[in-house]
Amino acid sequence: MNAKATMRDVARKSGVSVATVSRVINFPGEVRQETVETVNAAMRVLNYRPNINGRRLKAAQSRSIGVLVPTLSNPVFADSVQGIEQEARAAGLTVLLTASNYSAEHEAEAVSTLLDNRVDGLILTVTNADDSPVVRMLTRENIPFVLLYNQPTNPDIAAVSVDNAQSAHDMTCHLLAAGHRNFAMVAGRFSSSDRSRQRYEGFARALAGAGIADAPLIEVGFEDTDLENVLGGILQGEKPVTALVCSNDILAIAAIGACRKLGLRVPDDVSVAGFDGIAVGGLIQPKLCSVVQPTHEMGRQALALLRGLITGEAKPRSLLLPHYLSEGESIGPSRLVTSCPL
Amino acid sequence: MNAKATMRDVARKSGVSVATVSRVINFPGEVRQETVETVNAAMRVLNYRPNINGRRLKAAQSRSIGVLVPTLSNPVFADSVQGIEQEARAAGLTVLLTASNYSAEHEAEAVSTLLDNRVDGLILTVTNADDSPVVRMLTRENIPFVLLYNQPTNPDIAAVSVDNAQSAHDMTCHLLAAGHRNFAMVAGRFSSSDRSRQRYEGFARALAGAGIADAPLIEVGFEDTDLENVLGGILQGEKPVTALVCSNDILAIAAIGACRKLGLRVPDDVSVAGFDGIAVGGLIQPKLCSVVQPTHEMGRQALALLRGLITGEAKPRSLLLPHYLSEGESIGPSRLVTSCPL
DNA sequence: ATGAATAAATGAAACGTTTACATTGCCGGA
DNA sequence: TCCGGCAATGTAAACGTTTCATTTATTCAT
Repeated sequence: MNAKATMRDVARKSGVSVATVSRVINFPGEVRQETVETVNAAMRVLNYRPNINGRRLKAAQSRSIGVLVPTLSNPVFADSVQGIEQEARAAGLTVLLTASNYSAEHEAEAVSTLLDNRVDGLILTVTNADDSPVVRMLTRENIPFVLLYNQPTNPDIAAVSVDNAQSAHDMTCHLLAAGHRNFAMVAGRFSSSDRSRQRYEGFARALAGAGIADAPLIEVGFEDTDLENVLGGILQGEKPVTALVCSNDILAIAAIGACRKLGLRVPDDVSVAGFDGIAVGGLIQPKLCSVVQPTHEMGRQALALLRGLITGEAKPRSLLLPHYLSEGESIGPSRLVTSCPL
Repeated sequence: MNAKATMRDVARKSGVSVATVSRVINFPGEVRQETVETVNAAMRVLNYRPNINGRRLKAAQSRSIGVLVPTLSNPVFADSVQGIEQEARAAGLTVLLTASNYSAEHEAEAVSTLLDNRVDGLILTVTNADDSPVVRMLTRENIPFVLLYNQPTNPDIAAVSVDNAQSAHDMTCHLLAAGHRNFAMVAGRFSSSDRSRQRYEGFARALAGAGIADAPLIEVGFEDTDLENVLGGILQGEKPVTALVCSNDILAIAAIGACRKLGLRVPDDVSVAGFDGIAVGGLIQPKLCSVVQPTHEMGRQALALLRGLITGEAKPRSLLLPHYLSEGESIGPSRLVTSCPL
């Protein structure tokens, strides 16, 4: 008995045609003031709610967008989704959300579902932007989309990210400047994250520039938070690593925990750097030194760009947003440099 | 030229009627095998994708659900949304996501938008389940919904949560058993979160049971992470608080940071307890002792219940899921009890 | 051979909108 | 008085499905 009032009912009740009711809803200016009021009254008493499916069927536009992220468990994604959602709400767009769990296979399925829902466009983070069936498919079918966090090589693909390699390079230089010479990188699986790989490249390039060649790379799964075993080897050998660069903050926080369990102090014995700039990084002890990405803003910008693509007012382009290094206490001078009292 | 193939086109191409095409899609069993194949072939070459809006218009069912949480910035919500999404995906449901930023006003708007989208049901966390215009409206209009995290007094409202008061009671007893007598609670604004209030009640009840009456309550905003000033007073007076119970983990982590800045060690000088059991709590130093909620599972159960309500197979009911105290190092014996070497 | 029963496919009417086009009534200018 | 023009409203045809009631083709018992 509820929620079933249709435009016909409203029309009948207010003694006008459905066309007029439609006009009252969409172009109230074209209808006599008095009629507008009558119709509005009728809508109110009937508790009328336009059926968006009828509307969408006719309009061939859904005013909704799809969002695909690897996971919501990492705040870096949750935050930008928050940004997207806020901006979308303000623009009267509905957000359809899905997660891929870092799986390329799930990605394809998820996007397919989103397209079944006839979203007007997509914002997504894929495992590998430069070789993605999903990206190819969307391009081929001419569906507006914006990559988020991914930094594709092809400049004609719309994307919003920071410069991953450059920022990792910056962070590594920062550590070099602090006197560190023995590095290692803890990175999320390259096969699951092109960002991780790009950050490693920046890291390696910075080290190469300083004449350091043999920094170990430790790839871990994204669900891996027990780093004690995996880090023991490199932190305690005869030439122990003093600077640990991590490809994201979650890993960095886990790494700090692992160091502690191994009896090492951070940053006195080993410095740890993160990536992302998630909020908890600033709350923990020691405060995490990280490459900060403007997550919220990235979400907003991605949505703004997507809107442009949808209306046709914008062309696809790659947006690199500025990053910066947070002041954190997880990085200190290398003990190999400072501790020479022997 | 793309994505525009309609059922008509498929029908024409394969030399059958639209009705047959429709059956091939929905009830392939009722169609001759050979025809099925012809039609499927046609769909493939035309790159046909059923128009969900046409379908929804006819079916008066959207196979989508709305999700409303206060924010995605708190992992406790992000995690359960993750759980909901996963389960929804498995059930072939689409998730429409919105956030209220802890504002009752936004809640109403957001739900209205969700209803405009004709979702089949809703999962939501409201500021105050016992006095919510949104809850009343949904009940009145007979729209299937499940509260998540909220623990309403009325048992006829579908909800999935832990027992907030009881769990806070448990945690407080745990601290009492450790010898603590000087308590304070740091809680999110009651006006923004009924959970916060319920947890305070459990806290206060436990203290009353132990004959302690004067524990200060410190209400803070949910965006507030700088607790140094606000905690200075109670932690450093002549009768300093030794046990700090926080209404969520984010606050607890911030509180630990504040204690440190004030020169206090956790847990040696002051014990800090959290609520929620978010993942980072286990990664930081000291490991956070917290009331763990099964966030992911709560999301899944909420969805399961909602599905029941939608199909009519289930009646609304309040589900209390089990909580437990995590083993954390942020809680120690009261120094007022143990440090009596004088 | 005939007709009844069954299987396979079709035709056409919804579903609730939007919108191009047609109609009505009214006004002012000639 | 008549007519062109404008404002306000109405009519009806889409939009792409699903589905009920039919039709057509096939099989089988008699």
